[in-house]
Amino acid sequence: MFGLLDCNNFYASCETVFNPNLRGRAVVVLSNNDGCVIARSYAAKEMGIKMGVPAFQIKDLIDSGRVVVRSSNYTLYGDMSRRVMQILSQMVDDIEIYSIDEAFFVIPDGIDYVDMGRRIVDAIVMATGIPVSVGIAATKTLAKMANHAAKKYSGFRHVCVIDNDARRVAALKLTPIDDVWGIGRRYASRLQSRDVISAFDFTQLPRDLVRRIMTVGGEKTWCELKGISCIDLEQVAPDKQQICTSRSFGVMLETLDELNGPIATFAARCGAKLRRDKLVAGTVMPFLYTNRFRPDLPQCALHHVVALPHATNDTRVIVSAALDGLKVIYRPGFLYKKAGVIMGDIYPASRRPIDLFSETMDPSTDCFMSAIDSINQRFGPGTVKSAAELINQKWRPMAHSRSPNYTTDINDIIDIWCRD
DNA sequence: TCTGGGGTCCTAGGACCC
DNA sequence: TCTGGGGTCCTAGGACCC
Repeated sequence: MFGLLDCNNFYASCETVFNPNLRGRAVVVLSNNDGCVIARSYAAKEMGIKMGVPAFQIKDLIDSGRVVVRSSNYTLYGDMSRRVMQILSQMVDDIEIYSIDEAFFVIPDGIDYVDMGRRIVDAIVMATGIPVSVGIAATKTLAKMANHAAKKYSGFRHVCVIDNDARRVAALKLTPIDDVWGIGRRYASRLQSRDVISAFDFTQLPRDLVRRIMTVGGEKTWCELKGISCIDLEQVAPDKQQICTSRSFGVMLETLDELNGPIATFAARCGAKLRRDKLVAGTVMPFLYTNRFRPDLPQCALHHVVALPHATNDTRVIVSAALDGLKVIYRPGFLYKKAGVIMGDIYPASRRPIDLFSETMDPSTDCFMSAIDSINQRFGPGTVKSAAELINQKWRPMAHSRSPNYTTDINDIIDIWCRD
């Protein structure tokens, strides 16, 4: 049987753990640049605040104090996630960390599933303060559905098990088609136009029709909902095929000179990510977007792939190539709102392809970059950086209400006040 | 005035190979 | 009037996930 652990309102819950006065209040966490809502506490959901709404649309609620707002703090959430996953991995044998707040796991057939789920929920709340829910079923897609139900219906007390056909059918009938894992907005509306309203309706379609309109992915979902498992647990994350760093700017940028700083910064960040994962990349692609929410302004989307002289994770090579690419794509006369860098043609560093005709790799490169990584790890990100990253700073995204890094920075450690 | 970031997979079609 | 068969690789576009 598959289990799915999912943290409830994860980012909002992380904020609440360290600010108990937020308990029961409407809390929302905003995306980068304080753009839109990406997490909501229960009270915020009850107020009708939808996922993804732009922050300015709920400005009145925030200004009046009815909603507490936080900028996102991925350092904090990442560390809390690590703690949650650690507790879970101590309690089950096989675990797949699926996202920052979710993990699949396998539990042996025949045990008391509800009891097992309950013990996991209790242990994680006890150790981290993060509320979680568990769904258990014969396939990953059904476990997802069970988890959904565990959150939606308080009677389950955060643990829902689908372990027989009657329960499976009941769950399918209660689940709207657009709540099924693997069926997004596009497919949902196409299915709805064929009178497929619930997950159960979907399972009644002929298999070859599903295959035709939704290709193999849809067919897998169809099988999984019928209880036939075809999506396995992935305990080892496959190597990444691309690594991307991108941001919306706090202000719009116009000149090539202004764009050098952010592109260099994103390229350097990509280099650090490659080294963290022990990977090298063969291509670097800078890209630029204008502001798509300002149709009154001229629009463009530009990108260019630069082949690196050899596959590398050396920030100096990557930054320089990214800035070369930027020169190629840059067009004057536009106001740019977002940019990024995507690394492609990625290999494990241990299998780095060597160019037959170029010089062999300079062995000092690895030492140099790991020295920089150690310094930045010890004294904080950005302690040592390339000069190009400093060219201008006005693009920096906004983050007006970021919480301290309570669990990862000794300077931010929480104060505890004792009343007399 | 203000609207996120980082990924994956599948398919069709074209270029190219022998 | 007549013009093969079998295959790979790459890219763009569309779908999905959190």
